[in-house]
Parts: sequence; structure tokens; C-alpha cells
Amino acid sequence: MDYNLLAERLFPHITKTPEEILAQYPKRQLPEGAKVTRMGPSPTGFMHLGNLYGALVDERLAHQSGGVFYLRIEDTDKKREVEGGVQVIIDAFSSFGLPFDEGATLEGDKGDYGPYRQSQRAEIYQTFVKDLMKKGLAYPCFATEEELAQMRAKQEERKENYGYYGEYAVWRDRPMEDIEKELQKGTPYVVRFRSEGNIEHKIKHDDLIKGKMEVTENDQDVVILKSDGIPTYHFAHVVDDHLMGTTVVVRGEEWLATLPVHLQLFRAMGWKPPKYAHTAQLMKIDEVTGTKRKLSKRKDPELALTFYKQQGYPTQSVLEYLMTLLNSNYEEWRRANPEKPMNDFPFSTKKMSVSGALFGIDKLKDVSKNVISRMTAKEVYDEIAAWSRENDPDFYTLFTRDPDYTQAILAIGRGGKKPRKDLALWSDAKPYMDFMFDERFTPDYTMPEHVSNEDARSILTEFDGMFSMEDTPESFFEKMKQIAQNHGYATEMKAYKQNPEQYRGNVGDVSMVVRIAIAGRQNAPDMQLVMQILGEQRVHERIQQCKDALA
RNA sequence: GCUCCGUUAGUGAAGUGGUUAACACGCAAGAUUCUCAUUCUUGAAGCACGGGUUCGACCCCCGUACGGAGUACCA
Repeated sequence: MDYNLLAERLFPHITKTPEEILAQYPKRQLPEGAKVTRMGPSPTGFMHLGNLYGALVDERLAHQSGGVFYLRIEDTDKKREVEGGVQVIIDAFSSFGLPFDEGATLEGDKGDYGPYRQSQRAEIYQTFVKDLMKKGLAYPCFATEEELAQMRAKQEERKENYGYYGEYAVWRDRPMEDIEKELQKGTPYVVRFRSEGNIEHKIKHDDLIKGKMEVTENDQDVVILKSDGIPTYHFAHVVDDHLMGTTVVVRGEEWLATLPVHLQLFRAMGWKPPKYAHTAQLMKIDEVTGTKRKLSKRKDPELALTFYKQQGYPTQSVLEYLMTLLNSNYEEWRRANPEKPMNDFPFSTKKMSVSGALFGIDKLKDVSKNVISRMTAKEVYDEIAAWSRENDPDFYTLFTRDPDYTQAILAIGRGGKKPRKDLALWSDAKPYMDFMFDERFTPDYTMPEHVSNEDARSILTEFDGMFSMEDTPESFFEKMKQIAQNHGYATEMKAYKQNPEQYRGNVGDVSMVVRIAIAGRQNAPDMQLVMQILGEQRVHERIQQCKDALA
């Protein structure tokens, strides 16, 4: 068999040599130890947490080492490609603030190692395939889908390993005449790699996350070029990551199974493989079976990145939470350094979980409360405004009507050592503060159990006469005590608890009556501040409204 | 079927050949606060199972079970 002849017969249009292409991708000039990572999503129109999870690892590894983080669009499967898919990818990452140094952008490519869309690299891949073929390491395969299915069925029946290998690799050593005959007929064909691997052999692999392990050598003649002339992931990965100078490949552990194929291809090409970091699968609890399982794009649309934006999770919260999943010592670091930017954290793949990570909403919310509590009122205001504009236009109108007013509300209990942590999502803002807007003020005037409506009215009347915008929290509470005393309520909690029968209630009840009148509910932030923000007029109005309702 | 990976409280997770097996979320109780939100204290709850190696194993080895992934002209 003349392999040169075969290669020329199949790839007459490929005139470049591998050397010429290699020359276009010079070694990157980077400082010692700098890592080059890449994000390689497919434009399927769907981005999920797993993508972000991996991207965060990529981004941290690169930028922490002074390296490069780039975006490569892996659009080798036309069937799954979705219109606007690239836009979805770029939007998703930019909204989470993960900056790519180079790669595909909406305006085209940025950087010297492109093109960064695999669909535009057909000639490059084919050049290397042709070269492989000349060396007898690749061959065309004309097996049809039906033939492959039959092969599989036979293997199942015989309880043999599935796949295209050994005696099943029927096109592996066909004479040129057979090939020529199929070509004449115009039969579609793929190109397969000629594997010399043996499943009796084990390969040692040291994974950045999983550590040392042994995998079985690959004996399958995998497809490297599909019938449309576009490579499979396996081949594109090897060619691109070599040419583009990737030093660390971060990908999901589902790729572990094909690692032997990739290692084999690197070897055949005469290239040094990158380091690999296989991340644990992001899991969820299946609602039906109650068991853990890999999150699925089809079944779990709620795990799309867009879901979290719609629900109103701050992007920073999602990132912080993912970081806690990624590196278990992150939380500890965050407690010690509450003010530092996340990127100051020394991220390490060694601290990553080797088993699955289950995404938990409760934990996310906890992280989010802390994240939001660290923001200023202005920042929170801007975020809620942006969120509600998209997702709750009615509330947006109210919320932004008087920015100073709204921000004053948001400023209550903010800053200081023990900040309030009322908000986990931007959507929490509405129930938290809606009583501050007259349009949304829907009071529930149910008084505490042992406070009669008459008492309540009397308390309110007295308070109405005493209230002053000049009050401080201290003077306000003094007034509460005074009213309590005048009505036979205990002024001290302790005194009341010791002898509850001696009082009609306690100062807490008095405050509660005022709170219910002003806020229309039993829990609200600091009343004195709330009243200052509402203004004298509305305080009086609300007290009157409550008294009327109780009459 | 075959290959590979995994298994520490409800969840995430640290960790070591000899420990009272961290920590966080959640849960429960209590304290503080006029309510709530905070904050603090305390509590319940764990090394999948069976062998072996060893003076000693959660940790090392071998099985079993369970879970996951892959086994495509998808990535």
C-alpha cells in the first residue's frame, strides 16, 4: 500500500505541510510557570453551572500564574449548533466577569493563535490528517451506520468489547482497489487513526485534580475526521491545544475515559501533551429517584446559567459559591479576609474535590447573603434596579422613583460589624421593603396576642403625640418605655418575664404595636430609622389609618 | 458486558497508621436585640460493608455493595 498515494488521492486540495502550519504558531513568550488555559464550549445555546465551574478553574490557573486564558469555540458538530450560540457563550461569561485574554469575540478573533472557531480550522486539521495518512497512521473507513450497528450487536451477543478494533476494523488494511472502488461510487467515509494500543497495557497518568491513576491503553481505531471533513473532538483537541500552546486542559471527568486516545494521538503527532485537570461532576438530586446524578442539560433547565440571573442571584454570589465548591479552604480564607477581592485567594487544583460536588441552593443563599451584606447601599440599589427592570417592571418603577429614598432604606443596618443579612436574591428586596411604598402598603393589623385593640389604639394615640423626627434610637426607645409604663406594661423584659402576671404586657408589645401600625407587619428593620425615612406626615397618616382600622 | 473514577454527619468538606474525626450550610435548644435580620453559646448527627497487613487502621492492600462516567461520524 502506497500511503503517499492514498493521502494525495484523498486530500488533493491540501497543499500545505505540517511544518508550514506549525511555523504560524510560535511558542508563546511567557514567564516561567505561566499557565495557558482555554475554555472550549460548544455553541449549543445552553450554558450551565458546569461550564462556569470549569471556566473559573481555567481563569484562576491562568491569571494566577501570569498566563493566558482564552476562548475557543468548539463548533465541530453542526447538528447540535444553535443560531446565536456563540453569543450565548460570550454573554454568559462576560456577565460573570470572566475576562478572556484572547479568542473568539462577537467581532471576530482576538489574538495570534486563531482562528478560534474550530469550524474555520478545517484546512489545518486536514493537513495533519493527511500527514498522518502518509505515515500510515490513518486510513479511510467506508463502514456505514448500519454496518457499525451490526458490529455492535454482534459484539454484545459475543460479550466482546464494543468498538472498532481488531477483526472489526474492516477497513484498516484494505487494498487500494477497494478504497478506490468506494471513492468512485462516492461513498462517504471517515478517517480513522490506526491504533497500535493494547488493552493489556496500562498507562500511568498524573492528573492535577485526581492525582495518580492508571488507565487502559486504547486499542480502538477512533474516528479523527468525520465525513464532512471536520475533525472529532479528540483530534481537534490534540491539534488545537498543541498549536495554541495550552499548558493545562481543564475539563469534566467524563473525558477521563478518552484520555488514552488523546495521549495516543499526541504521541503519534510527536507532541508533548498538556497537563490535565479533570473536574468532578457537578451533581444534583434527582427529584424522582432521590439519588445523586450528573446534572443534565435536557432534564434540568433550571441549572442553566440564565436561571440564576433571572432569579436574581448576584453574579458574585454564584462565583463565590462555586469557589467554595472548588476549594474547600476558600470559606476559611473568606472569613479571615472579608474585604479582599476573590482573586486574592490562592487557588489550587490540589484542593479540589475528586468526587462529585452537589450544588445546594441553601448554601448558595447563605453565601449570597454575606456577599450582599458587604456591598454598599448604592451598589445594592444599582443591582436591584437592574434586576427588577428586567424581571419586575412594576416594582422597578417604585424602586427607582426616588433613588435617595430607596437607598436610605437599603442603608438601614448596612455596614458595621453585624450587618443585616436580609437579602440573598435581588428578588428578596420586594418583600423586604415593599411596606415603605404606599402603593404596596398592605397592612396586617393583627396585634400581639395579649394586646387588645383598645390598648393598641390608646398606645398609638399617645405615641402619635410624642413622636418626633428629632428622635434618636435612644430617645425613641425611652418614649416606648414611658408609654409602656403609662399603660401598665413592663418597661423591662426581665421584669416582665419574672412576673408576667403583674403586667398587661411589656415594652416589646408597645413597640410591636407601633411597628404594626407603621410597617403593617410584625417584622421590620429599625423602626426609628424607618420612620425618619417615611417622614413625619406619613407616620401620622399610618398611625391614623391603623387606629381607624382597629376601631 | 468492558474500562475508569469515587464512597468521612442531611449537604459540602478537612484530616492523620495512634485525634475528643475539623469547619461550613441546614436542623434543634438557649442567650442577646423592642420585632425581624444579625451576633454568640450549646446540641443531635459521620469514616459504606467484609476480609487482610499491623501492637494499632477512617487512613495501606484485596474483595463486596452502592454511586458516577465512558463505551458515537456529541462534545
